Amino acid sequence: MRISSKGDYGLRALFDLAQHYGKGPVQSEDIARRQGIPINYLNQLLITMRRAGLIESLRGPQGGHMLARSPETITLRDVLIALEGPLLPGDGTREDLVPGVPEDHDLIDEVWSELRAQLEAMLSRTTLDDLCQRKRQRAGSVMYYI
Amino acid sequence: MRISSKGDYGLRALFDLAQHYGKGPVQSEDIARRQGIPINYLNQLLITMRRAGLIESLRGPQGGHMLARSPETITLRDVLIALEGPLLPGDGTREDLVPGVPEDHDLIDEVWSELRAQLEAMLSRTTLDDLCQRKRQRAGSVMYYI
DNA sequence: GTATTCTTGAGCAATTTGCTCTACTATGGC
DNA sequence: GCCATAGTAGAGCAAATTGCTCAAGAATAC
Repeated sequence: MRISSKGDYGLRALFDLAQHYGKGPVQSEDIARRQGIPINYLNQLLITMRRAGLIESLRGPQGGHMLARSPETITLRDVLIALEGPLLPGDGTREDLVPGVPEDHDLIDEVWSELRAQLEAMLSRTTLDDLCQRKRQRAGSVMYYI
Repeated sequence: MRISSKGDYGLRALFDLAQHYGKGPVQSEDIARRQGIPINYLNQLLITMRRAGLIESLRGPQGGHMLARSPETITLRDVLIALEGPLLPGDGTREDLVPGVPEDHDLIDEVWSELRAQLEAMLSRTTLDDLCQRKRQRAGSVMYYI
């Protein structure tokens, strides 16, 4: 039930891309520098996210990465599932375990399943665009102090 | 963001204990047999849960394990935190990572933090007693078919 | 005191994490 | 066509975690 650095790094990278949405490709080196992610590791995560259909990449000079869809259609759920895999038991993760008393086993399985549905719903409520708006709001409120 | 077999096994074991609540100690071997958990592994998990204050154990003949509190005061959150550790970044898990741009880093940290609060609230809504009631209801509804 | 039951800790193979490095491929510009 | 720039692919690797087993010890009821 923990999120590894993949999810953390991946969200940071996508957030970076979201802030450059519509302004052409962003190079992985720039993302790595801005977000403090080891470049070689980031490249791996970017490939994973491209395969998950979250970003598109262009090679060659002036190449780079960009969101495959607009920031308001990419949710935390998309990011975490792409990078961390299935979220909870009940999606194939625990089918290997010995069942035990069937009534109890089925009941626990249902608990995980319902929990997963709730969790995914929760994660689906936050989009990359929400994060961008929050950052803009915050920058705005800081202005009052000047 | 996944739950390992620890959480799954642990919940099954506690659910077993909840069904025997108030009827004296239950031996780990019985739990293992009923719930399909490898005995040696279960013993480890039971120790972890005892240290977390979820169960109490008695040694010697007729010894065994029992819930330390009543089933309606033990939630899924308690079980998962005891066995799987901290649930999401924002509780010390990700402090090792290089920050990057401070505004972005802080914002992402907040996202994890809020998410964790929501998740824990979600997990706190289900108690061991809820599971027992569900099982009883189900057994009751099965009766109608007979 | 002896059988029973939990406790502690070592050990271990397999998998995952968090990287690095090298080689390769695609593309734009000269 | 050549070359610099970027992404792509995959091997490799140390450290941590998972999912167990096993042996020795300690407490307790009878």
